[in-house]
Amino acid sequence: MKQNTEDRIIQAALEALAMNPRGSLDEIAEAAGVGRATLYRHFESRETLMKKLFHDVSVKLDAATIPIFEDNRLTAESKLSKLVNVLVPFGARIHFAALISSTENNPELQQGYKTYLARLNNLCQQLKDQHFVTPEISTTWLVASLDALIFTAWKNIYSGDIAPNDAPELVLRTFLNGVGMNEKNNLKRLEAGLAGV
Amino acid sequence: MKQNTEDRIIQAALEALAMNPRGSLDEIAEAAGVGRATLYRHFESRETLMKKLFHDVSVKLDAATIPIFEDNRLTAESKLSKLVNVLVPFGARIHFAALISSTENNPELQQGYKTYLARLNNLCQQLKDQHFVTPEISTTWLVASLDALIFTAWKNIYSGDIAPNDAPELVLRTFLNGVGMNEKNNLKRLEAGLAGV
DNA sequence: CTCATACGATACTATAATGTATCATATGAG
DNA sequence: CTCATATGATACATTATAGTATCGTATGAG
Repeated sequence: MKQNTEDRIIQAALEALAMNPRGSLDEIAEAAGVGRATLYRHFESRETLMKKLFHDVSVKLDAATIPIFEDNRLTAESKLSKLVNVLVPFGARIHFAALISSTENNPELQQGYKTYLARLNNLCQQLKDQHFVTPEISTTWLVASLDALIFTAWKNIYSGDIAPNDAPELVLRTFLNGVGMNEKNNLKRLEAGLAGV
Repeated sequence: MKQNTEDRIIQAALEALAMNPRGSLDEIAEAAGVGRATLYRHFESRETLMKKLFHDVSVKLDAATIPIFEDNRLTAESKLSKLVNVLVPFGARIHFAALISSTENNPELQQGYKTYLARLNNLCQQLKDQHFVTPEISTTWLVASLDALIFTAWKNIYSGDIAPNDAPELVLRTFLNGVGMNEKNNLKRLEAGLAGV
């Protein structure tokens, strides 16, 4: 079936490129379980495949996140939580977009990812405005670290090191509360300790 | 001067490959500000360059971290703090090692990075044993998320988005305490809130 | 069954990257 | 100054990957 094969190729390409960005079309085809000729039947060039990958990322990302971003009944906090739950499975896609964004200079391609980042940026700003996250930390860092944790979670799911169902909570918890034992006020203790070393 | 040129090439290669893993030797040479011929005078093949890069990563990583890992006067907490301070500037190197580790299947090459990861793993285990970080979270996740935050910090320094001097504290704080406002007990509030949505 | 369609396999060409060889020039040590 | 050495530039050879063309075959719709 046509659509099915294209989807399989797209999915395999995203995963293969996330793991090895130098991957050739041969490797992608093999990962997708199709011949290289078939890959060319669906995507006329590597460039075309890349564009489709971007398009796929944009469309799926929009479909999954816009309903959350734009649901006015939700607080910023629940938006964050829902987003993380939705985004963790997107790991390969987001990573691909971020990776290629930095290497491609076709602005049109980057548009989808850029607007996603802008929405995420906006949400982080809201979290700060509503005193849900500390205002001392730059929004840039909030977005970057959240993004990094989400992708890390996906990688660990992918490699079988953490359970898919555990991942979103792990990301949220690490992002918001950190992994330290809160009672001890780790950071302050640490800074105090360092002064004497 | 010979050594100087090699160092410049190695540094440029690590940074160029971290940003664009598909980068050609042409691009690497240009980034290093040398001709491609000069690059070949110092490294007989791309493969050789890769091996040197790995070697460079291993040696510098060992030199920087072993004194910390093995200093018995330090508590696990101060080891963590010192490590982060030392590792953030290593961003490109660590990322390179992690990236290529997954694509190369030469076990010899990966050795240096593997032992570094093992030491980091060991430290995280100590942090758990000493109740400095929560025991509920798998050591795998601790290592992975710490690694991710360190690399993210480096990227943001590199792109000019955060100040080099701010980065280590930002990583430590995010890792240990998260970015949430602690007083509010974000995560519990969030879980409670979600049940009703 | 019959036929259209998608596919795998394979052999081929084109292109981009890797790798080699050579020459002229800059530069620093003696 | 003189010479050894490192370099840039360039032209060339080799190899890997991208991309094309064509074959026979499986499979599902009618």
